[in-house]
Amino acid sequence: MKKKKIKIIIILGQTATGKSDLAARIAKKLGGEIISADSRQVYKGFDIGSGKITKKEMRGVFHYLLDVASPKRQFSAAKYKKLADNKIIKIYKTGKIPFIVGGSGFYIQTIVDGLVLPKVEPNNKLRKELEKKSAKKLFSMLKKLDKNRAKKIEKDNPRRLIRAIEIAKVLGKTPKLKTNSEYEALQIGLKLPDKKLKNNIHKRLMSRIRKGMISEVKKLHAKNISWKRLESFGLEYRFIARYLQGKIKKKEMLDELETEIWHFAKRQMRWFKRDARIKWFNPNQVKKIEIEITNFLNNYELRNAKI
RNA sequence: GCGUCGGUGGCAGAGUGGUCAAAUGCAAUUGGCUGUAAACCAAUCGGUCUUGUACCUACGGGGGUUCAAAUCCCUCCCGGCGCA
Repeated sequence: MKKKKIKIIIILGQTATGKSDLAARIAKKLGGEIISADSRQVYKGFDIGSGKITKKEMRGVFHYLLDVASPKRQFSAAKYKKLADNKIIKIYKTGKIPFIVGGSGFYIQTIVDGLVLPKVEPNNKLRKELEKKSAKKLFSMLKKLDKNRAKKIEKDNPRRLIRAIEIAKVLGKTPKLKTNSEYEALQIGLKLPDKKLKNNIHKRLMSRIRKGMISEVKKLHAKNISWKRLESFGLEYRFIARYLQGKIKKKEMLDELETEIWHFAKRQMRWFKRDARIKWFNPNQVKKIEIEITNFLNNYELRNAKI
């Protein structure tokens, strides 16, 4: 009694490879709806800086999981998974094809592999206390609480150590990582040569500045989001916040941000590389990608598509 | 022209006789990730190989002192500043 799994299409890739545009086009053509997989676009008010797709760019295709969280609150991969699962079912029930589109590898993995993360809510009081301690100390604490977890964890990474301790305090020990995928996923990766990607990153940064990215950050701060909080989001929000505080000059901000975005793009690629199931294409191979997708869907779910 | 300070690895910048292939930061490269993932953490980073308390080449060029020089001396080249 094997239950038939829902088919989903994943479109992923580094920043500035043109995922959103390509996904909107193909989804429109094949009768799909899009669920964003972007850890920053979930936040309200994070528009230009996060590269959020505009109404016009959506081409009439429904987009989910944009603007679903307040930047004042902590979002997480677990929350993402819950929301995305709901949307996938919803889309499926209306006879459309769910497309997951984005560059947040961990978020995507929670869906593709059905990661079952330990159900332990963040404990801010505990975290604050633990943050004062050195990694060494945290590690020895964890060793006492959960020996097995301590064996595998990065012992220099306070953030991981704190979460592990948090879990151990509630559950006693970290459960074995479970994967329980409810979907059959096709993962399409978009890839550009480094030189081209670097160029895209530069051009896009300049155009975002022109579109008012700096005043976007100013506005967010005016709405009581602290500089510290803004910096914690990384990249554009981090560097522009630093600039607005007068910590760095504009030129430094732009230069450092650009290399930082490049670093990020490489980190994304290193993450994706580990997953051999991803099928890579150049973003201009639209036809090929479409064929890949229609083959995968086997025309079964395409009853609503207008091809 | 005289005086003076300086020229160090891709860049910035320590070091001022041995423990220096040279601190540190940046960049570069590689990697990790069990509810912050654009976050967070790590490794490598002159060359060679038999991977070592190994060898070679290196702190502007050349020469010298010394058992030993990035470090001291002479000289040349280049730059900043001051005086002419």
